Amino acid sequence: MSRPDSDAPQDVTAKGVQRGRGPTMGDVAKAAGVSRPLVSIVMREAPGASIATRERVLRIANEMGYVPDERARKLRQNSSRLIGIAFELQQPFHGDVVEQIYLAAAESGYDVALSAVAPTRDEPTAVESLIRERCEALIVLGMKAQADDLQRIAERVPVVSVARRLKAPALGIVRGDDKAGLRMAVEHLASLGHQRIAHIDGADAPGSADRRASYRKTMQRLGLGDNIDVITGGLTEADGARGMSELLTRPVPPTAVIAFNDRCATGALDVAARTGLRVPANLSIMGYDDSRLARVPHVQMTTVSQDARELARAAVDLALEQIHGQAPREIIVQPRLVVRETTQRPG
Amino acid sequence: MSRPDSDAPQDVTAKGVQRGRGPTMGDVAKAAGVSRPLVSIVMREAPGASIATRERVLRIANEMGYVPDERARKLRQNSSRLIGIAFELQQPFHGDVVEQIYLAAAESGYDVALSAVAPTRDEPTAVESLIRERCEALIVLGMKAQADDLQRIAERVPVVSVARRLKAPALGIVRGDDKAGLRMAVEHLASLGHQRIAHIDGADAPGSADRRASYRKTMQRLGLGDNIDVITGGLTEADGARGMSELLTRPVPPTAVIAFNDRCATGALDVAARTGLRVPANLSIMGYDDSRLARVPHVQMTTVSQDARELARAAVDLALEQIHGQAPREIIVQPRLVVRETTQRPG
DNA sequence: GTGAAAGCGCTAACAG
DNA sequence: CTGTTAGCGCTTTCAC
Repeated sequence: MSRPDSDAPQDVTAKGVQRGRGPTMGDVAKAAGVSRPLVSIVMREAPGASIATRERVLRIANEMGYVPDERARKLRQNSSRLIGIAFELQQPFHGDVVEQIYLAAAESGYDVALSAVAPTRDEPTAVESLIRERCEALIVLGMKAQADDLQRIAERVPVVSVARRLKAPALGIVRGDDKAGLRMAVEHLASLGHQRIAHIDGADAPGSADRRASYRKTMQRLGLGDNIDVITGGLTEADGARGMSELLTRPVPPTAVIAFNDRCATGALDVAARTGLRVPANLSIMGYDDSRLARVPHVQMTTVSQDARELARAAVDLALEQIHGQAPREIIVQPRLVVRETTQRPG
Repeated sequence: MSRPDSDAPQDVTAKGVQRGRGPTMGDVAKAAGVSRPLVSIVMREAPGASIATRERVLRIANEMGYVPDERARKLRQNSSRLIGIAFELQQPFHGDVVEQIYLAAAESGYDVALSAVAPTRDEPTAVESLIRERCEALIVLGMKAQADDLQRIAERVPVVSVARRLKAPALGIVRGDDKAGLRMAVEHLASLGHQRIAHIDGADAPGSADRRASYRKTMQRLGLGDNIDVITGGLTEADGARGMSELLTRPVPPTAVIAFNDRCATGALDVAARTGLRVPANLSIMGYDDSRLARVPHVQMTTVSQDARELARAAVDLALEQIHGQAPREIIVQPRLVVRETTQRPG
């Protein structure tokens, strides 16, 4: 601002419109010599204006740099056409799902409001802010909150829980079939010839109990019951690293490991590499989620895919259903085995 | 909804308030037998109501489950007290900064609106949506957009760019001192006794040119000019992996590597481990950012810290300054060397 | 095809 | 301390 550079040709500020306080719909109407509602019709691309008017108004609006006020618009319409998402800032898989929700929501003409959960920002805070913005429905990703809390919120606004198994009849639920997923993982490794297959679990994370149980059951069924080995893990790289370290102290270490998720598997991979184990030559490792982490070119992790797009679409569908008054229901998305390069037959 | 379970004791719906269409301020006023503004005063904790009234109104509002409509409130106040953030969903460091911005903004009484940038959601879209919500200022994290584009936006609303070096007088700029950061990194490794120090750069990413130049200059100054080795990298694990692979094909490979950021370093670490190189025994590796990635317990990466809290606070400060009409300026945050466990003297 | 009037939920200014 | 009046920027009737 040292010099008044660029006195732009279109000197709209002459109209009394200043930086920070942008032009309003009334300003555009006045400048175009029409009424406010007419401008509204044009901006919404609603029927009721001649092509000529439409073009002229649009041109003038553009010149003035008019941008409609989304808040005022949503306030006036009795529906906000807004879906709120509570997600974790540091969970790559959440990022994948959020991206897909943007897409799915847009297709249905809905906007999205984001509210982050992080160490210094807890779930109630995140959800509360979405309610204050009058979202018509909430999609919560992998929250740790008690089912009771979510139930209470669901009395006020439709809630869809994603990637979390819980018994909450008032909630829409979208989740992967955890039992099927772990079954596929074990079967994949067994079919390669592995027998000592260990599982680093997700501790008390959503879905962990199911996956643990399915791991045990499948091992039994395949006659590998004696090799069952479950280690307490978690959702992060650190948990995976800890679990892997522990597994390596076994008298007879496993030849294959199924981690709770991709982050956890990443930690396990890391420990393996540092210990001098070649993956997959000496040790096979599997993740879960098929997040961006698994697709990193150099990693190319074999994993169980919870298709983010499918989960997102299901979540948005459930949200819309509930908005339209239908009863909440549960959608179980089938996982898919994605074989990449961290598994092979035991050396 | 198979069964009409839980006909909750507090049957507020009798008041005509239904699911989805929550109670309004008028409803609360009527129920409490006071006027609407009085309720407003109570909810905002503004002066002008007796303690007794305050308590009664608050109790009734709670019973009815009243939550103020943030949109209506912001619309009425001529200031929205809203700061918009455009960030990348898959960049862990952005997550760190966003979390800290929430904190810093809250201290100044500001709310935060998030808008994600992702492969399927470009920067103009993200920024546009923030403008429609009438944010009073925008904070954009590491955007690739042309300075021109941001300049144009800045004519409309104050913009603060974080972690990106560009010449744009109309923008507030917050960035780490990239030259100082890379100088510290080289000096650290040199002081440990390393001579063959390579740099996997950030290609055309913001800050990359400065870091590259500083790497070269510092190497020269320390008499290591003949060992200068810059590889084109990037922001992701894949870029780091590629760079590391290439470095390992050198006739005489480096004993230490400085990656452009922590993600990039993670890819490099991974390749090193798979190749059987022990870090830091056989090879030292440094990251940049001190994101959560570097702090993962098992990784414990030596890195150059761009303190997320400091960056966030600076960004919010600049945003507030510009909102209050001050001219945009630049804040350069000094980086800090964080020595952890991926560097040691060469074996 | 266009304009006038009313109101979304809330807060700011004043009057009592 | 409390109530009335007005209006934020937009959309929705409903006349013309």
